[in-house]
Amino acid sequence: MKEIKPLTPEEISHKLLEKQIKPSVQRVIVYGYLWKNRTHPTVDEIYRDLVSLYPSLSRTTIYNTLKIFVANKLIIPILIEENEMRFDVDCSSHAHFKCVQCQHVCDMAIEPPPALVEYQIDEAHLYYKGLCPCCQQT
Amino acid sequence: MKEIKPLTPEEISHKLLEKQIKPSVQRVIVYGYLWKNRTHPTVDEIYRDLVSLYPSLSRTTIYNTLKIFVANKLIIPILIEENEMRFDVDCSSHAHFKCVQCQHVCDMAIEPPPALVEYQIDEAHLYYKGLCPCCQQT
DNA sequence: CTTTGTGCAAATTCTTTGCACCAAA
DNA sequence: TTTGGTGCAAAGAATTTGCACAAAG
Repeated sequence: MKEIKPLTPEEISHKLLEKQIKPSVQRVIVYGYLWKNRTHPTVDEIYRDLVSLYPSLSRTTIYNTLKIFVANKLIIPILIEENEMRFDVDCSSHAHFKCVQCQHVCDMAIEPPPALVEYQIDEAHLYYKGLCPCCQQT
Repeated sequence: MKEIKPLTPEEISHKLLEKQIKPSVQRVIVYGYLWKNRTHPTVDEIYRDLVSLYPSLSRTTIYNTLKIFVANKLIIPILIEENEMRFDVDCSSHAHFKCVQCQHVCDMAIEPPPALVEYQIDEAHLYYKGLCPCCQQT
């Protein structure tokens, strides 16, 4: 797992302001969480982890915040499993893999191939499911 | 749009029996519907279209049937949009595109690239979103 | 008979909405 | 003040579950 340099609240505020998003306390907290936790968490995981640190935080705010971040392309929504939206702070072009055994979702350095030229593409998502190297040793 | 030869109930029954699925009336109807309607319908579209022909049909049966078909790889689930599971009777390796304007989902003849060799891949899904050729003329 | 499938209604889960309150400019 | 953000509770939508009845062998 590659080391990620944590961002200061000021650095996060700057990132949000670049996208015309007002850097409220809650938004900075959520972005900082996603920056540190590259495990592609679900809404519920984000909420449960953060509400233990900031008890007044509400699910609604998490939903609102994630929606704004996605709309402004600060994060990418990952829809690899039904009823389980996940989020990735890494917006570079890459694929996602979910292990059917350990359930982990990981990044994979593979770019989606170009689409047919007559289509104007805004987003491309490439998902794999199967067994990760660890879970193959059974 | 390419012409699809309709299947007889006997042909459908044979396909189901190959996968050890008992060909009940409802299952044959659902498979026949998906065979003919290559528009990647949602559960609700399938239900609404079929219940008008077979009024006693229930949503539960649609859910049960689709789940069995997916588990036996008779159809592919398409999760290109949140809260909107769609189904494709064409199980060959190809991509899906959803137009953000007209909302249609169409097939695209592009294969997902091979994943990293140390992963054992069971499924690969390649999704694009953007504007289809028709909707670009605005 | 016995097993399996179907269909209704209720329950569950995830997400959105309405609204009052709060905070910052 | 005025605008926009937050958080609660209720509403909404999609799917699953429990259970009784029906169908097929």
